Amino acid sequence: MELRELESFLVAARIGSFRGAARASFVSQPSLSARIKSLESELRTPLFHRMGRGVRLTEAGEAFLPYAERVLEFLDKGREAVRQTLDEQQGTITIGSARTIGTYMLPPTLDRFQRLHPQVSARIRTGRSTDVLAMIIDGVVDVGLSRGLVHPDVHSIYLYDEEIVLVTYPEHPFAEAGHARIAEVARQPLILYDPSSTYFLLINQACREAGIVPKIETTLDSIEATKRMVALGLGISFLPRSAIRSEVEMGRLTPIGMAEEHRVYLPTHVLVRRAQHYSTSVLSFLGLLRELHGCDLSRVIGRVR
Amino acid sequence: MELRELESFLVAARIGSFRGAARASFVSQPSLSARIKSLESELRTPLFHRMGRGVRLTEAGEAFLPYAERVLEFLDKGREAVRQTLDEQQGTITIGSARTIGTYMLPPTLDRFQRLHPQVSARIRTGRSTDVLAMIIDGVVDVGLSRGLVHPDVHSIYLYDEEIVLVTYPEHPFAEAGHARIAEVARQPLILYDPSSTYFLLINQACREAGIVPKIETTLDSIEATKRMVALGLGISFLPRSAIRSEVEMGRLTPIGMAEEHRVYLPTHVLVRRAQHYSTSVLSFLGLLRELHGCDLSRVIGRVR
DNA sequence: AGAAGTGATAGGCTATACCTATCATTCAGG
DNA sequence: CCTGAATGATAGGTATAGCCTATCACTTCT
Repeated sequence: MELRELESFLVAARIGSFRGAARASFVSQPSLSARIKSLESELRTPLFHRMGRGVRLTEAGEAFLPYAERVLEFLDKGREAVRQTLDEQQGTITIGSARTIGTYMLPPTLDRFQRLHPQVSARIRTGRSTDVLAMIIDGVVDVGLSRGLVHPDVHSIYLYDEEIVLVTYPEHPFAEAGHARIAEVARQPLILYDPSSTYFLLINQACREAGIVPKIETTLDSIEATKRMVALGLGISFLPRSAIRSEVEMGRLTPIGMAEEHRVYLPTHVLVRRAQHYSTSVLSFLGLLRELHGCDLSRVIGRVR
Repeated sequence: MELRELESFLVAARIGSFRGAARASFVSQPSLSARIKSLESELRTPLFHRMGRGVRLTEAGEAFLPYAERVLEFLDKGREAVRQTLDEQQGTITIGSARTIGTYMLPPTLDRFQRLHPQVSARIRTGRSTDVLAMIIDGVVDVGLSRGLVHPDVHSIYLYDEEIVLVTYPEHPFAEAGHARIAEVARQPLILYDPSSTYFLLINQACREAGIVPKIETTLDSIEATKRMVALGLGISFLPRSAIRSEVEMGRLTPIGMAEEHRVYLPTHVLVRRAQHYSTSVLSFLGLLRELHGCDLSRVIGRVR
């Protein structure tokens, strides 16, 4: 059975003549006759009564008609659904982001992106790095921003390192010295956020490497709350440099230098699900990230406009 | 767009690999690839992500999938509907009949038909001859039994003449003589049924031709009631011979002979809508009528089994 | 009776859909 | 780290399916 045949069947049924239907379909009358004939032989029954002047549906044809109509109708709807999907893809980008990144690095990046591509609307979903990976795999988000994670179906492209700096309140002894040794840190009460995050994991690992056991006083699930507690003098903390900029400028927090070997860096990656084709929005966003951080997209795509 | 392509799209989506889908569809892998490619180029977007190991639906493919499924689903339903129609046609015959015919000639004919074709169920609809014609044209009934009527879309095949006989009660003067002249009839009170029927029309016409004006005492809409009134001596009537057989045998009514030139005959025809193809049930029924009345079916169909 | 309309048929051409063989890539395992 | 087994893409060749033109057979209307 062929779609041409269904189409011709419908036209012929509507017009009531093969010749007329052929004219309307821009094919020759013998071609249209052949299509109907093929349909009839497949259904093993005539669909039209051929009288001298035109044709009329048989009972079988009458029964088949509504189904043929719906077949073509659904085909149209399918085409339309694909078209809509494309339009939507063109105009939307959904970004999954780890919270630290989403709060401090993403806003200015997104601002720049929106200025470059005002027609694209962006949706953000936040979570932990592992959540972001899950979102990518599920296809819930188009691109993810998180710590580096490996998965066979996901491209993970390194963007930059986020420095985790030791932070104190301005009146703290470390602040006056302007630097601290790792052994000293071990004696201070530490306030850290989100014990299940990559950030927490990395700091613990760094301490273990330095041979110290940190004195973790408090853990919270919010960076903002952590900053406030440090500013109030309840302890010191390790925080991403980008997260404390404004507080440092306002003199409410002081970053403390550490020896190079004890510095902790959180690598930031952009994740995309492995695929051949990306929407123009996604490609634009990746292109912007490359501009900003000089990352290597060659594994994902050959060239980005 | 081709149905083959939709089919292959669905199989590939389900199996998750072109090669596997090709195996399952008994085509070569390049053929299946080509079908998908053609579909994609028509929809102007890829439907699958090609990774090294197999394929995965794109967003567009995901959107298209349910529609492709329904297209093939409706195609199947259409095939099934046609099949059902055929089965039904095989097993059913719907007969439209003028009332006189339906009451007196049809029952024995139908009885014989049922004995010959016990698997066929028959449905009867009755009405006046013009109603029967309308039923045929509307396709409500397969065959019609009525007086002869002409219509360009309907075959009308002559079956036999129904004689309309003059009927009296046994004690009537005509009954003793055994015959009557037309002039005498004009003086008797007449009881006729259904003034809008062909029967009524023909009797009036016959009287006019004979130059008499009938004295129509009563008109009814039921043959049975007419017979009873005649039997009670309220008047005489003209009735189809087949309708009075049992009353004549029981001695309650007496048929009166008339001169040949004044006899009235109602021609009985079988009607079928002009078409190329008739269900086997209809053909069988027509065949039976030919057997019983020797009618000429050649205009309808070449040969009937 | 002829003209104008209908669908069916025959013959010839072309595009297309198929197959086999092969290549490029990815992934698993020694 | 390399090799083999899997994947999909490509190239080349062939058969056929679908199309068109020309014509026939038939009905209907003038």
